[in-house]
Amino acid sequence: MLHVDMDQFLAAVELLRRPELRGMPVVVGGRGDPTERGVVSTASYEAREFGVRSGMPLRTALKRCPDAVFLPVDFPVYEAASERVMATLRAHPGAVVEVLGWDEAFVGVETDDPVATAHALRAEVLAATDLHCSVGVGDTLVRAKIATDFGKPQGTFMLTRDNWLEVMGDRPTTALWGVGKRIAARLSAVGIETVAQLASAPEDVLVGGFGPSMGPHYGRLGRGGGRSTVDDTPWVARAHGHERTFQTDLVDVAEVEAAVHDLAAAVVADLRREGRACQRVHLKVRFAPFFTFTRIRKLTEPTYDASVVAATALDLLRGLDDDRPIRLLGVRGEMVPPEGGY
DNA sequence: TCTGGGGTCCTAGGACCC
DNA sequence: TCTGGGGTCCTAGGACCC
Repeated sequence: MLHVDMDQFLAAVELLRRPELRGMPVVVGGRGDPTERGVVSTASYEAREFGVRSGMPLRTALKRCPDAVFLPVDFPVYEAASERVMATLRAHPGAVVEVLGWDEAFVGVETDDPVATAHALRAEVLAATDLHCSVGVGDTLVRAKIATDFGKPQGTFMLTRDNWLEVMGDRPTTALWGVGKRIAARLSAVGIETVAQLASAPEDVLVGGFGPSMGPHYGRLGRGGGRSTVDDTPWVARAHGHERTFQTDLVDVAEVEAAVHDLAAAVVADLRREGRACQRVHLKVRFAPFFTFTRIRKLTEPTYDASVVAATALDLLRGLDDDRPIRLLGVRGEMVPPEGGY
């Protein structure tokens, strides 16, 4: 199967409508003001040369690259571009497309020459959207997904059972899709530093450290194993949420209540669009300095009433009994599962 | 350096039931 | 004294991804 990932997607879409910025360092994130609280969504390759990365605070990006052009995130435009990309992939004969996010998808297709198919897909996407992508070829989802990184930018790379350990064996476990800093540290604590070590780690060590489900899962990941078929079943959301980071921390009770009401109203609007009522309310609060709480409450009956959602969230907030300034508030509504479950 | 906003899935532990 | 066994539901929180 193949994994298609757009190159510097948000920045590339912005460059389509601002060609005069081509060749300059461009950073897309937040409201486009690098002195505000916010993070980098995508940096152009020129900006990456200055050390600017996704997820980095905008203020840090500004320090690293003072001459960068900072642009606000414009969701509808990226959504439209994403749909053009996905439609192009689906139009490829025989393609089964599993969308992973705005800018990436797995594509399953029967072919004797997957690399040629990868080149064809890249050309089709470029022709239809003026956007470049990279493609990974693999015999499992994990291998295809990781292969794409080696193809970037504008390239193709193949990762299979045959070259997996040769390419990945000496790399740190964080090179794997699904292993972050924390899991890597726990693996390190039992002497596992590299992909090859994880691949050959005794089952009982992994089960002992990570449980009967996740332990074997990490072992399989180390070997590049896992699912090998693309599933194009449409994705059904479990929940919708909204959160907001305040430019200055909230101390005023009325302001907090107003913010929770706004967030609850946005959540309920999403649920109405979905036609599925809210059955559980999640509250997320970050107090300065950087301590996040989440609280969950099941409602006695499902609701579309924003004031019920807001009142529940506020009750959860009061239950924390903490009057420190609030940096972030989030309200999430978990929906009643669809008929027949997920 | 000092943190977005949208999500998903897994685990642990307590309450409760038979 | 010193403690079954199985199950479900619920909440809190960890970890990861784009």
